[in-house]
Amino acid sequence: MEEYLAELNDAQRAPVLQKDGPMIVIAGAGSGKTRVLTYRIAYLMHQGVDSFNILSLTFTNKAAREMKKRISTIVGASEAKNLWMGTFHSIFAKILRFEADKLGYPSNFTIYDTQDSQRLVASVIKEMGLDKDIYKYKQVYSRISSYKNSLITVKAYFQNGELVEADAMAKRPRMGEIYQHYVDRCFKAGAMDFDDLLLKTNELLNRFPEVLSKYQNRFRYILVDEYQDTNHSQYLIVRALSDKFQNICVVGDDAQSIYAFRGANINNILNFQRDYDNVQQYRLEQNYRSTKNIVEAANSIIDKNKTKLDKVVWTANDPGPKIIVNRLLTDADEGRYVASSIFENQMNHQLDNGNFAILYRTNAQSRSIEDALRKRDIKYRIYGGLSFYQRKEIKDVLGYLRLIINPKDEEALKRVINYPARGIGGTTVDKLIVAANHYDRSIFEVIENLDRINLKINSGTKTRLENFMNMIKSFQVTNQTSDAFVLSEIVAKKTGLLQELKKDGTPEGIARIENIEELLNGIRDFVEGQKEVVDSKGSLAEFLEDVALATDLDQDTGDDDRVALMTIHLAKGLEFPYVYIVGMEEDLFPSGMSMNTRSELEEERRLFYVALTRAEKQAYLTYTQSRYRWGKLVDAEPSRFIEEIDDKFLEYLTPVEGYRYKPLIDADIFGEVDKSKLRLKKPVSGAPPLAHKPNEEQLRKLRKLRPVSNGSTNTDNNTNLFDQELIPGSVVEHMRFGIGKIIKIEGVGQDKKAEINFEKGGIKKLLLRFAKLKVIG
DNA sequence: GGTATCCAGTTTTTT
DNA sequence: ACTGGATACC
Repeated sequence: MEEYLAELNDAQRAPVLQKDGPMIVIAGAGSGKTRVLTYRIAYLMHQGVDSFNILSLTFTNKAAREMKKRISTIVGASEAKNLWMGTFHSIFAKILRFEADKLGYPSNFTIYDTQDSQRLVASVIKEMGLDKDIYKYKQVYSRISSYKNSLITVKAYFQNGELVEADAMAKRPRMGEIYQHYVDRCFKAGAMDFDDLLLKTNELLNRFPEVLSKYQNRFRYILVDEYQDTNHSQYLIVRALSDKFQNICVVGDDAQSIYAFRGANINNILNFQRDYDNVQQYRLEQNYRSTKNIVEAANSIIDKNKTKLDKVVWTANDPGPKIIVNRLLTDADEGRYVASSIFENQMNHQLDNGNFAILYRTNAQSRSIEDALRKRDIKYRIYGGLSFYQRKEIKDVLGYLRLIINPKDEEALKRVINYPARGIGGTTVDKLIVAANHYDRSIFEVIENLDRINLKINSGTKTRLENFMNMIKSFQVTNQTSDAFVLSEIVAKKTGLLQELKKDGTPEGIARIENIEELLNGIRDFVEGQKEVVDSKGSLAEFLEDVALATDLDQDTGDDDRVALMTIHLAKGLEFPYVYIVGMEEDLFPSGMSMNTRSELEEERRLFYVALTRAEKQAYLTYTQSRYRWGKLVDAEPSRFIEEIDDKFLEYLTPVEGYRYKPLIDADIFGEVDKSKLRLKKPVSGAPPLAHKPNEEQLRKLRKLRPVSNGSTNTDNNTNLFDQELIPGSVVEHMRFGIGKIIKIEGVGQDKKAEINFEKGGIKKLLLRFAKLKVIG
């Protein structure tokens, strides 16, 4: 242990050595805060604290897993096993399942994702006969979400004149009723939404002193990571649990608070000292991650913010190269530049893909980058966006599985009751819902009791409903005896889901089937993996919980060596030697929706700070003059954030227009550019973009660096055949359809399709992105 | 009740 | 540019 302590600097060691009492660690970017947390936990255990008594709340499950692994190497795996470590949502979901009966929930309650919640809100609005243009379901849902995060229950809402008034003023006088109905329906469906996991935990701890006391005694030592991103609801949970022993250690960085939009309250960290007595404060200010240039440039940005704690991040690292700023004509050019720059860095420094990250403000920006990377044959992985588990076909399978576990799950039922089509249409479902509301039961219970209820449903439909119910019930029986994998396979077949997709035969349909197969593989892996975990049966219920609370970063990436593409939000906590921040444009970053108030703009600025401080060695900023948005080409202006960085940290590859936010095109139109207004740098030095194709030698070198990997995950695009010269006349072999001849090729990039005449299967149109074709002649 | 076609919102970020 | 929902027609 002493050895490990010696690895820390003085500032890091101090919070590790303080065993008891409340403490806050203000940790600048790259200052080794994860290290402090890990070692602190290890040291607590070393001092005799039972691992069972430690609760550690992290931002992602992946962070928790990694931390746990690290701790295992220090104190031993068996010791580390009992640590309670995970996200707020996953830890308290576990506790809520255990205590569910106290709150009137079944322990197998469903966790509604955002889509489920929004659909429910939409149907409530519809049932109430309200105007959907005034009551937009997304807005209504986000109102409800923010009430919940502020612990405003329906009752509290109606008692709060201001809120009621505000909604009335916004022409939504029936907001409270919608809220009421939404909450009732969730309850009746045995479902909690994301916010409920926190809200109900608060309710549990408030209403049942003996439960509170139990968990206070269990969690004698509490650690919270990324404290700046906690919302009010989370804050109260932490306060309640730590109240007895006051052994609370929070770690965070106010400069990296980027989740105010979902209710995070930066005051939680700013006011921590007021919340507990004798708070010890520690600061980690030495950055070990980045070059001096990057650290100081980042500091110069965050200086522009007014709301912040005093802190000076510094580094002893080398100055390093300047931050490279480049202006491109379009988003396609931007992608090409980034791809060629990555390629060049790989050539010059013998680096593999894992050294690079491309960060953007919005998911939609990934497209042009992807195209360019694919053309260069650079392997990448996209994090976030439409995740695997949100795809329709996956949600369909999960819908059935959810219904097996919790037949009251209304959203799951509505999703699958008529998919694949089995003659139970909207009218029937509406009748069922009305009856369910009337009898205060779930829809499934209504179906179970059709005979006893007087519903105007014809006998044919009735039979179909009964068939559906019996199918679900038979699955439930299977679930008693089979593991999750076997059951899921049966479900995929017996429900006709696979058949439905096979029938459709389009490339998209085939891709969907492959996705379902991938899901089944995932379930099998899960079942196998869980067999080694104590008190886990690899049950379906456990799998569903995992899925519901998985974050995009949690997905197992394997050991693939790929360039990372993600939003800046997702990049928090990660680091990469080379970071490209793209789309540095007004209205995009800062986002046009966040420029209205000072605090919104400051959050955008912190977001930029986070982005820049991900880089270890070299950062690139790119922007374009025009970019496709909403399918249209629109003009763009450079982001104010570029201007905010002191010039001495930057190297412009292109001349900069002198006017603030004025497009360069103006100057071109008038012929002459006013040279005095240009911050003209030396003509493109060092790193000219590769406008030409790599030569043979470079290619050989690159291939050597990046051995062909076989681990294809299906969120990835198979780059194998994409740009290959498939021409009409080529003879190819397909896994399923056998041998065929290409008739014609159409589309470009992702959408490139081939029409193929198969000897056995006849003429098929296949999306090359998915079709695994082998060229044989 | 099923299907084809039109329409609106989407691109701010996520557990 | 793309999706999911609503409408009209079968």
